[in-house]
Amino acid sequence: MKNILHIDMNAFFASVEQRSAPVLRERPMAVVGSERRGVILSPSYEARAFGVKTGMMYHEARRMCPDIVLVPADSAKYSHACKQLIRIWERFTPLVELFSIDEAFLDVTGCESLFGDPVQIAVSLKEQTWEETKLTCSVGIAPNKLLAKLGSDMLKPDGIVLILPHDVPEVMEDLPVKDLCGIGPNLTRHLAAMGIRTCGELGRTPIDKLTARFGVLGERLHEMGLGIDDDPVVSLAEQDEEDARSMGHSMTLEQDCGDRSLIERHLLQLCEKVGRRLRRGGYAGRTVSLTLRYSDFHTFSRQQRLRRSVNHGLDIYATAAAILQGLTLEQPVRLVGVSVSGLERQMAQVPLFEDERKRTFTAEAMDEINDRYGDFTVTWGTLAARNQHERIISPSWRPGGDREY
DNA sequence: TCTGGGGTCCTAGGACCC
DNA sequence: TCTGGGGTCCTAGGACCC
Repeated sequence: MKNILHIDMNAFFASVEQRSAPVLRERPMAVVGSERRGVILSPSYEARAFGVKTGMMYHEARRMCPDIVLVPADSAKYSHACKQLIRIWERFTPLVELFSIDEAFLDVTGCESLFGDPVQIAVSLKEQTWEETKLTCSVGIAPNKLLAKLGSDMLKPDGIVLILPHDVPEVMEDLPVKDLCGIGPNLTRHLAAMGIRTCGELGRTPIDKLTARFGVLGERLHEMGLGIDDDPVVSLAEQDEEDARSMGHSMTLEQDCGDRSLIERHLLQLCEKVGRRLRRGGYAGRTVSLTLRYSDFHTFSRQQRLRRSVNHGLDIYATAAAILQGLTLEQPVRLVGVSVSGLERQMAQVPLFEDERKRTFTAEAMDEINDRYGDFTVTWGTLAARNQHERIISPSWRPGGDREY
């Protein structure tokens, strides 16, 4: 039997902001994505008391809580805080799996002789987290990840919930299926149509019936209903070795836009960001996907598989822009996205041909500068022409090649 | 002041080959 | 004298998570 902890940081982005700015403390506030359009990413507990929730639109939040303070997200701040937390978690076990920037699974099986039973571990972990970061978290303790995650959700904020194996049937019996991680609104609806509302009912439904309706997922659903989950905790070291499947960026435009040249400029900017991340991770990929979202929120994608892998912004852009040119825009565009999949690890090697070599080194030099001074300190001529990135230090800089963009 | 941005996995269907 | 079936690759889209 395993002992798995699920740590869920409470209102993470909001708490980090409150920690760094005393004026925000004990006030209803929320972290938001962009200034103009978007949704609430993380409301503080003071704001939640007014009914403000993640995903809510600004005007809705303002209506519920007129005094709410909206703070733009600062991802560097949150990833720094996340690294700080990882260091604390790793004191208890090397088996730490990062589930998202503010959640982790810890396998503490066999750590009892060093740190006490799982509840004692959760208590010391929470104490050390508070002392060193002034952040609180909820902890679920259970024999597997599914139940640990369920537990951390049951007592927020700042709770500890222990689910013992012999309690599982009772916990699951009346639990709504939607409370399980992996069962979203759609599955909930389909299950309800079959007369299945609780995990107890799900666990008693024959596998055949579930498989007939949901395919391979049926077996997994049956197990979930019973609280069974064999998925192991994958340590950070192992996660690093695992290859990413895709990397992409997207952005909602400040205003819906029907102007192709403007869309292309945003696209180039996104391709540069994707290329930079690919190179930093040592990846290149063979499939380029373009995603568009129209004014009415209809979202679709078109992709193209290439003969060779790419990881340079301009190569990604050449493909994405060609896809865009082949499309008829039926409505103004709300969101533009690009992603590269079919990833493979790149061997570090010096390219054979002079012009290719020049491009690789140029890109590396740009990466270094941008890593040090922030995104788009140095960028391609077309982007600089937009004249909206204040910190561009070399607006006339252009790649060595003779390609026109 | 209509609805963010980053991912993963799965499925269905067409093209193509043997 | 008219059309089976398996396998692979590729694209599009949907469901789910945070």
